[in-house]
Amino acid sequence: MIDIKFLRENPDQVRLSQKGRGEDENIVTRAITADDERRAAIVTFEALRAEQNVFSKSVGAAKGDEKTLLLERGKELSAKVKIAEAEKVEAETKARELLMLLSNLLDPKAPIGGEEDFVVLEHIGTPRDFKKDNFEPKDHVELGKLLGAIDTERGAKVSGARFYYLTGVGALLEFALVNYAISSAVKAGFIPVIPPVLVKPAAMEGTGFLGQAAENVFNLEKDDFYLVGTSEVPLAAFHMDEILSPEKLPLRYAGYSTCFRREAGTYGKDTRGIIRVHQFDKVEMFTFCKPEDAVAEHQRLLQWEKDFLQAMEIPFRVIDVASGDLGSSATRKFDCEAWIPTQNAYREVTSTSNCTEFQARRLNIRMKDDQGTKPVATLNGTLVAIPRMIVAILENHQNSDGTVNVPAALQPFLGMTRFELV
RNA sequence: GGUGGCGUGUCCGAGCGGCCGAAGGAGCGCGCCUCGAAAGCGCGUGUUGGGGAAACUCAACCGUGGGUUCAAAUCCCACCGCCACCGCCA
Repeated sequence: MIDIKFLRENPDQVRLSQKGRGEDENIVTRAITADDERRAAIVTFEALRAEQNVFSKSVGAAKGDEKTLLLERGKELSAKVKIAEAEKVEAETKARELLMLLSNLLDPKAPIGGEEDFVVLEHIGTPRDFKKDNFEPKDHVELGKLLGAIDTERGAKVSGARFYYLTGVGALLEFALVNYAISSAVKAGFIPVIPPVLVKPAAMEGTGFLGQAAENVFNLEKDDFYLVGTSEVPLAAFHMDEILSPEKLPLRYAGYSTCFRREAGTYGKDTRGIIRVHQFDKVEMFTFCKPEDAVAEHQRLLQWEKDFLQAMEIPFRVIDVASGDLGSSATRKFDCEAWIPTQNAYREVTSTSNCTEFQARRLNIRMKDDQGTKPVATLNGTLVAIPRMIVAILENHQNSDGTVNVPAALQPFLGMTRFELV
């Protein structure tokens, strides 16, 4: 949610931002009108209510016939107040609904355009030349089979398309990745967290996932729960309705959880393997900080993501995601894309977003300083999303016989230097 | 799942139809006292929203949502959460 005062004073800036995202600009005018109506309704209601408060006091003192008379008038007033209050509530609800429809203000530095209009910020590492190694790389599905690490066929049998089993070294690799991620996060000062993955609507809505992203969220209607698509949701909502002390900021959490995604509208896309799946585990970084520190914190999160990929010895590039491809909460987003040899392409493996005060305003997370109480900034970033990292490791570190070398950083966590054929 | 109890400000805790935004205490801030501190004394100390240039003022908030009433922290209903005990399951 953006600041209503900012919206009133800078409607054109908000229109420009909506346009840059390819979203409806007309909401701006509608939201401002609704806000005017809201304030008018408040004035009407409060005037009546004040009158009633004064009046009610005089009733208590009165006696006999006089009192009977006053009670009659009181009833009339009471009815008026009731109507005015209902109108006020309606106006407030409408104003809030419209305000909630607006996405976060774009960072002026974010490239404008659609999915393809990202800007490459840097390349780290060089894609391996398999011609020089004299063999054709196998894809992760084939390698996963040879190593007894990934079983997509049985995943489909039991749960359907986009489900899989991690078995043997595949399962061990997940544990190693998670342990490495969590231990480096703890070293960096993060508080490790295992959050709930079923959340109430308020958490989902507050994080901004019930807008355009709603179709990708699993909903348990019968019990009014949502399955989180990322631990960003329970981590953001962790401090919902709280006032944080500024001395404690930045607060950094590293959440490990399963993530569930419907992947609606992706039929036929990435159907092979485990690039795009309905369920996976992920270690996510999440920061609450002062708004003025958010840009620097975003760079820090990006750096931790880069450190992780470098430790995995994966060639990758960093892109500045274009406006049309940002989530509604993000003002700016950087993706790290790993080189996937058999696709001859860079594919997103991690991603970090600066949500400024947008989520905090929706979730009512504030800080208190001498200026008063105001919303904090929130940021998130992937440390490791398991399936895609497994894909990147298997494909990039494979040998001609199908065995796979374990990156040095993971060896202590795995107790082996190579994945052997089964 | 059953029974009983509870949910009030930063915290503890009183209030159980109007005089209650709410006693008292703790904490915190400022001042006095002191060489300095502690103790003591005095004053102050919530959030949100509206109006106003401001001083200030009005409204709402006692778990949440409804209801009764001229008037609700206080009465009624539902829900949520916490605690205790019993039953069942892991």
